[in-house]
Amino acid sequence: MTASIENFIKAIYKQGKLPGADTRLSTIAGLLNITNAAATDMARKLAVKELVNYTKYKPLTLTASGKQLALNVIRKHRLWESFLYKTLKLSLHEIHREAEQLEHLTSDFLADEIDRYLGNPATDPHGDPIPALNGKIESSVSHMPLSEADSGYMYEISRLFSSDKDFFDFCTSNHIAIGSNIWVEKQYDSNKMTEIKIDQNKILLNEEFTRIIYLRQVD
Amino acid sequence: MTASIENFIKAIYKQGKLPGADTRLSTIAGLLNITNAAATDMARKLAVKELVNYTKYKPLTLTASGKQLALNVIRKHRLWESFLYKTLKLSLHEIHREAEQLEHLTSDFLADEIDRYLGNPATDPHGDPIPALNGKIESSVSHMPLSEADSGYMYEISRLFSSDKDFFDFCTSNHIAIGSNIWVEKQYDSNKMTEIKIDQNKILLNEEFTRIIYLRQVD
DNA sequence: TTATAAATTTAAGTATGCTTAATTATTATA
DNA sequence: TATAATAATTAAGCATACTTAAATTTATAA
Repeated sequence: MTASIENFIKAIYKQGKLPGADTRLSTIAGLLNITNAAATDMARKLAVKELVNYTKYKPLTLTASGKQLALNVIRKHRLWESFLYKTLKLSLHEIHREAEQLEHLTSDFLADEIDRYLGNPATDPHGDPIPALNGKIESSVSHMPLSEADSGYMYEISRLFSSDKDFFDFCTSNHIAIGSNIWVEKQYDSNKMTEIKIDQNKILLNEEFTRIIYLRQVD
Repeated sequence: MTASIENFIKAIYKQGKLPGADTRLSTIAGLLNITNAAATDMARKLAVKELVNYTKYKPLTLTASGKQLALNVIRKHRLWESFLYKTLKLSLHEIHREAEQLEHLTSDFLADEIDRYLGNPATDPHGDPIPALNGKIESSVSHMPLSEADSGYMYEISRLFSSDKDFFDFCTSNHIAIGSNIWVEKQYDSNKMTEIKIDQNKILLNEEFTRIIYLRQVD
């Protein structure tokens, strides 16, 4: 499997998991920065390999083995993130950027060794679940996006679901990190903003951020 | 730079360092398992990029920037070997195999971070010198291949210059490792074999091995 | 429902990195 | 020094992963 194929499959998988679940060809092409024509080519090629279900003009979906491949690549990505975070103490943005490359040239053997070294972690430093070898992935039942949290409660940050440098920079400078406690002050229904208190500071977050910060209820 | 280009440049560099220094096109092609035709193509292409000096029918040599590129890839390779050896405790063969892949997708940033983590090591676990960022590489003046060692002296093993699994398996089962002390019992000039004593065991080595085991004299 | 906009596909073309087969140049040797 | 063996090159072709441009299909909205 080439990096192009792995990224194509991964994009379909990730997109399919999102609320909107928009896996139209042009959306995938857009994510990968290739033309629709190139995406059509790739979709047809991967249909032959039985990794993608492809029907002309229809959204793309993965076959069972396509999904398995996606999970394997995501597993390697998140293991690398965890490994580089623990050993080299790189930032959340840096580990993502490097793992994005390394995931494609990592043998199953090496992934297992990293997994063993880390003690089979359930999540990576962003709080994203690490798929197991058999493709099982924790669904993390008990957490929700900040946008859906109730005001007047204390929560623990359990996931920062992003790969955007600006977002991570914002998190760093505002002490928003996995494991930190935050108080949800108020949900503004009209403009979808959320007011939180963290380390005595009040912060007003817009929906773009409250939908990618995940929380677990405390006590 | 693609992996193909990096491996091509690396092969010329490594071959040029060897005693025979045979950098003929067919030799490079053979090392990379590609046809002479493919190597000719690549040589011409890299000449345009000013990485390789290419004159028809002449041995291949590297330009200054070609050499710089080779050293950068070798640096990444040896840093990865050192890193995986230290953290994951992989074998000499395993670290080579994995580094062979990872070297091509490693940013300069990540290489520096690994270097920093390891404390700027001078050599990798095989005893091979790690090129510095500026391309400087330790020439390790004070060591020599076992084939050239004098009998009747004690030496310390300083380098195992190979990437062959069988060789490393042999080393492991005979306690031949970097830092071990060996006694050179006798050099057989006729058949180029060498008799050594290590951990009370006498071993007779043929030239294939004595030319890749390097030694440093002990007091 | 029909025009129009948006999405998708098809067709033709490009660069990379290979292949095989045929040709040409170099080298070694008798 | 001619010749045979070896090495290298050229030519033609292939798969991958893209591109642009044109044609077609599907969705949307008047």
